[in-house]
Amino acid sequence: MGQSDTKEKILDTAEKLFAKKGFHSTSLRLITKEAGVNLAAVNYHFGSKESLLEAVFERRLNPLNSIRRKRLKEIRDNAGKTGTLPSVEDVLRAVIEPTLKFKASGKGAENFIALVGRSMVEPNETVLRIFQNRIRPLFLLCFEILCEALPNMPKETIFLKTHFSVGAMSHIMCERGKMEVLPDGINPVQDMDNVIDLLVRFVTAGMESK
Amino acid sequence: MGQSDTKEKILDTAEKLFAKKGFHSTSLRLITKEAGVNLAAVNYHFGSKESLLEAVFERRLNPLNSIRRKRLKEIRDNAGKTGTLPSVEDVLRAVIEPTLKFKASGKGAENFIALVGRSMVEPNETVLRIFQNRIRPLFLLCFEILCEALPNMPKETIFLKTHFSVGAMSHIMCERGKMEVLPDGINPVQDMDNVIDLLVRFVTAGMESK
DNA sequence: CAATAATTCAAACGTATGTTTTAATCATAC
DNA sequence: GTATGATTAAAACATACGTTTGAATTATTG
Repeated sequence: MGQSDTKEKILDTAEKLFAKKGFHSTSLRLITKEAGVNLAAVNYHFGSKESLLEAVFERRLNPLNSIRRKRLKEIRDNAGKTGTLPSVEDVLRAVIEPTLKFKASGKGAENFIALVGRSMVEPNETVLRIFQNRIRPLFLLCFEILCEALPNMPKETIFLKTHFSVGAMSHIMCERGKMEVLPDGINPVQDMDNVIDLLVRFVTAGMESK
Repeated sequence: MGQSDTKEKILDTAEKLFAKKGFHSTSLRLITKEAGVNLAAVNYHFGSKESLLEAVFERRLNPLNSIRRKRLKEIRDNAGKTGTLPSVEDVLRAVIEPTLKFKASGKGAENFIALVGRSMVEPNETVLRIFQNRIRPLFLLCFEILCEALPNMPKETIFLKTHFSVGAMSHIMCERGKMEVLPDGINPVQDMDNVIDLLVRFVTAGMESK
């Protein structure tokens, strides 16, 4: 262990529990017990519970946002070079695909995606502020390019529809799309590529609808 | 006051605060203080904080669910009588319209709709269980009729898309679609009828998409 | 090896929570 | 008007929380 794996153990466990139970309902005692570290370690390494949450976001959201921003800018640049409008589907896929594929990117990433989905509708002001500060720039960039892709649609309409899309995506991200049982032998398990394609086509059709 | 308006005052205040801050983050002391009643009144009238939440749901969700169920059944009956397929847009509108119009139905209803939207993605197991027990039958009914409306689409696909639609609707219901500021003079305030129409057309286009 | 810094640990602190208790107050019926 | 039941009130209860403390331990450095 280079320095100490205590910080990593705390981050992994906090990520999992915040995603599963929410920020407020997850105590530091539960996190540290499950991580096998001392209670005081959180305040020693991170300063506070709030700062721990920030660190959880920081660790994964920075790389993920880089990918999404890069793909969005590529689309915009490409449209600029060819003198064509960006494709609505390309824009939406540039956000959705890396986000949902991130789930399969490594241990714990799945927990993180659920946490992000949950944070999008989080009532707690602390969580909301921390999260929105890190996500708003990307949301606005996406919104701007959608406006370029749909020059004849009122921006207020595009704004609302972007939020519809965010809602659809975040709902799937939290995996609350279960509602437990399904009747007559429906198998809700679908591979992620299928879910991604369905979601992209769903929000694209919605975004382009009259 | 026929019996006592203490119960009503508690219900109104709890509804507002649960919607704004979440279940776990809202203390009985805050509720009772803001309602102007004694702390012990909650446990006297409702038994526990959990039962208070159930009562908050009970009071408004029963009438709302009746309306939505009635409209859904009318659509199914009508299709049966005329020998035609139900219209996807009609089905989705039957759920969305009463829900969002409910906001303007009376004082406090707005808070309730935000609470419902939030509860759909609530991490807390208590809240989730209480809420899902009251909403699942309607979800399944809606899903069934959508399957009738789209006989050639795989049910797994319809199931996923129904959840996309729930996500889009709940995200708007929580009014988290703000993200605070918007650039270059976008006015996010739109009248509810406009939002309803946009959302219905959005999810209809998504639901019918290939 | 000695000394200094970083980390871990058990314990306690202060505060906030949901709930319960017990007495006081109010409304109602005889 | 008095007795009975429903409601309110203040206080205390037990528990859980985030945080802090100070000593013990471990790692690093000269």
